[in-house]
Amino acid sequence: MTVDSQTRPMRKDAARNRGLLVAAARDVFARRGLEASLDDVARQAGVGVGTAYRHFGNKYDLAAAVMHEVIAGVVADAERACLDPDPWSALVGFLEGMLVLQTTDRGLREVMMGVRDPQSELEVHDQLEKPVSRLLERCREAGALRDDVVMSDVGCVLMMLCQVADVAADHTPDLWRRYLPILLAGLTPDGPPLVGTPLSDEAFRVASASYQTGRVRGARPTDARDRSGEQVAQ
Amino acid sequence: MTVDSQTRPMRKDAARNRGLLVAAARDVFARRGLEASLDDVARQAGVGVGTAYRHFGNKYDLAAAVMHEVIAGVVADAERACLDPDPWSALVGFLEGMLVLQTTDRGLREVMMGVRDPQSELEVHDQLEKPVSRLLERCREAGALRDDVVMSDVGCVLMMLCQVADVAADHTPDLWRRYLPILLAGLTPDGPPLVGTPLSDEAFRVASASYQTGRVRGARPTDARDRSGEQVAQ
Amino acid sequence: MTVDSQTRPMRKDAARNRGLLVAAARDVFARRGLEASLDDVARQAGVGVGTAYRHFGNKYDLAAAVMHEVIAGVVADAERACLDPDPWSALVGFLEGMLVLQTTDRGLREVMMGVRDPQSELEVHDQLEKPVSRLLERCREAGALRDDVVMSDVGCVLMMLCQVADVAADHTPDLWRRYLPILLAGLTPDGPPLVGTPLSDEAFRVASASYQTGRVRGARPTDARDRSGEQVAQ
Amino acid sequence: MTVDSQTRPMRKDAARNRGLLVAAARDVFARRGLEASLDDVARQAGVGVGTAYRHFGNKYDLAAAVMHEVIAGVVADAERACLDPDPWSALVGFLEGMLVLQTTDRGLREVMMGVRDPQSELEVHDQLEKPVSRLLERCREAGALRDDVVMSDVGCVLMMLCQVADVAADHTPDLWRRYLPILLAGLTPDGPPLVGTPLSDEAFRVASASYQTGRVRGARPTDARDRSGEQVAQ
DNA sequence: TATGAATGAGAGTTCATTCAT
DNA sequence: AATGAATGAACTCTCATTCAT
Repeated sequence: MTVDSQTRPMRKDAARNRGLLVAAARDVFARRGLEASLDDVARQAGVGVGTAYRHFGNKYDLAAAVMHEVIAGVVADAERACLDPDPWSALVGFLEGMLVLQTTDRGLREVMMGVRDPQSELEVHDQLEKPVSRLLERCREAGALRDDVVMSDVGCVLMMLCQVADVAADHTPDLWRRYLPILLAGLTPDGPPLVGTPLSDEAFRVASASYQTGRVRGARPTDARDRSGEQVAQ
Repeated sequence: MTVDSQTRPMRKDAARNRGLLVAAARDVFARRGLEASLDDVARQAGVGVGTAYRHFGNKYDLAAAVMHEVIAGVVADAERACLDPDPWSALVGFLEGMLVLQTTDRGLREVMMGVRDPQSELEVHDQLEKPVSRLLERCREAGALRDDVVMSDVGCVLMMLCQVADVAADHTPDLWRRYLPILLAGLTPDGPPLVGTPLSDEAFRVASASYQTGRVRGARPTDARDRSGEQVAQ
Repeated sequence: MTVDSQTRPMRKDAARNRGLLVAAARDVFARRGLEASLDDVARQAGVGVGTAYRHFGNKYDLAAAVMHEVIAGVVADAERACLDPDPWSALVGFLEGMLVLQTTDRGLREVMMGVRDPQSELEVHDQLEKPVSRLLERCREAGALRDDVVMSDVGCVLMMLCQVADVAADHTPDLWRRYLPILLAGLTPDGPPLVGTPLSDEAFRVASASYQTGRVRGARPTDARDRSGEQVAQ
Repeated sequence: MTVDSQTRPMRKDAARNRGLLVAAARDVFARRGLEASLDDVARQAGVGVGTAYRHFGNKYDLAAAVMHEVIAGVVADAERACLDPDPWSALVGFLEGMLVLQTTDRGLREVMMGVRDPQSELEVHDQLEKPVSRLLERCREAGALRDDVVMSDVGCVLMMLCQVADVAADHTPDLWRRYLPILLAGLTPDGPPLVGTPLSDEAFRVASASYQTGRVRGARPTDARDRSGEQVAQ
């Protein structure tokens, strides 16, 4: 109530709450996906739901803010990559970094694979555009990248691998590494052999099966069970 | 659960309703994804919800039944492909056919990209396994496919492209054609150039934006908009 | 689940609504039994259903809360009865009081005659145990009660009369008074000896608990599980 | 279709189905109580639900029919009891027999403890009235029964013990034996006088009838009627 | 400004009862 | 007369979002 209202009232608290919320959301979404309730996020953040709405307007905006945080790091990575003397390996490293990130974060995958809000998408895009296109440009100059490759192609490559990572998350989280070379080769003239073991057919079934759990929401009374402590086994 | 087709031939009207239900489900799920409610499906089919439950037991089983129908066609395609004198173009044609199918069907994409129920998934898998692996075998014999390619690789390729198709569904539904050659090349030694136009940056934003519509479930405003004509105001 | 009364004193409006809810539940359950829907209770309380669920988690918990309120009074009665110089008339008065209460409250009868949730049942039991067993002890000392009478016998007596009250509720609400003397006589030294083993206190809890299973219908997702194994082929 | 339609067409089949239904209902209700669905009963009987409705009109009537069957046996018992040279032990034996019956039959207990349909109740009453009142009369003549004991008192005694049996069903099914002597003692000249008016026979019918209202859940019309006056405008 | 209680529109699912076959 | 498919109201419970405190 009575704060020194001279400077900028509450700013510090507000910023702190915002941070707590984003951090909590990142954790909760990472574990349970975007379907987690905002109540849970707020609880974990130690603030009221109302606060979440004051800061983010709706659930998706919060997810976007999480994205924003991640993007900040990713942009830094991209900028660092620009300094690498070998732009191609820098690009590859950048992609790998993002995929590793996504591998452990279900919510991030969901956001990455389908952002809804144009605004936040723009933001992401704008922020990444400069460093990434510079990276691509440098690759092209180095003769490592074909001329017809555009930025969104890189985005699509990422999405595709992300989809693989998502499906295989629980059983073969690194499966994307099997397909990355192929896609990269598609951006250059070379075609490398497939490495690593593929999902066995059995694993594929199980992966596919367990994957969607909780995503086709409401499909089963699973919901409740699903939520309690994230159970696995049976 | 699903009506037993062995013991008895099923009454004519029941069969008709079942057909109506599957057709409606296919349409509704195609447009709005699996999150559409069974009430909506039943309404569109012109039957009561109870009827849906009599035939399918639960929402997911209905989705599986829809899938089943589609798979029947797909399996037929795969078997036809086996007869093609050129196995490689047969494989490519098969993949293209599936993607065309998925391009227009959001629900199918969702099911394809992550089926939840092991049972139906197995069914799909089992049904597809024989014709597809035969196709792969023939490709290998023809020297068109690398030895380390297994069936699940084909599944992953499909998934990846499906993800692209999903994101671009509303604006550049054929975007997957841009990446199919790359992935195919990854299954052979050759690396072809990228063809077609990529998503423009603008298109990418909008596509990404509209994509998720209704997927981040509970995103009410979206739902409502999506359901236009359903509203009741307040 | 039930609002935590330790950490914080609960907001004023919340407390008010909780009170309204319990009052409404008591009234609705009293008139229509536990099968009345939570929607109806909420409507009568003048709050949304969601509020009911915020406070009670599920229908049965609400019933338990209502019970809790009643029990508080009953426990007070029991304690007051302990102070009566004439323990026997105190016991009789206590029983009469409980029956009068139950005569006008169908829901209470249902809860009394078969509580389903072990937890709340325990609570009731625990709370009543001390004052009532003290009352019995004093009766025994006064030579008014046989030695082989245990607490659960009193509970059974209550239940039996409650059943009579239940059946006669609308037409002869006091019918239980006709049989109370008989049962009381059975507890005095003049009565016939009690044969067989009574319900142990533990058994009493479990019996009461498991008894109701599936009766307060819809109260839990028990339903489905309950039915499994019942299906006769197809 | 083509049966010999000379004698009485279908009569045999109909009777057989009726029998199957009652038997199935008895078994299903015995195990799961009256809340079991008619579909389950019909399935177990091996007939369609429609057939059940043709024969019984509604779920409750079927329960009543089950009762009827039981009553037939009980009446026989009662009549046999009348022949016993020792009327008192005959009465006791009769009560014990009924309780043993109820101990293993949850549905029967539910029906016994609250019959809803006046019509069937009447039937029961009428059938039992003669033999039981004769039995009571003989006991009175033998000086074993007090003068103020009426038939409904015996019914109430039965109900009370039935309630005990119900609660203790899973753990101490014979618990009622503990209280039977007490209640019997209450009917002998040694017991305390019965106070108040018993249920008149008429009242007994009506009480029993209205009691169950809304308990055999799903009895739709009742529900609706019951709810009127609940609405709080909007 | 922060809080968290309140809201209420759904969602999935069940089942007594009706009615076309 | 029998069948069992169809119906749809009712029920419990969830959760994004709003709003009084």
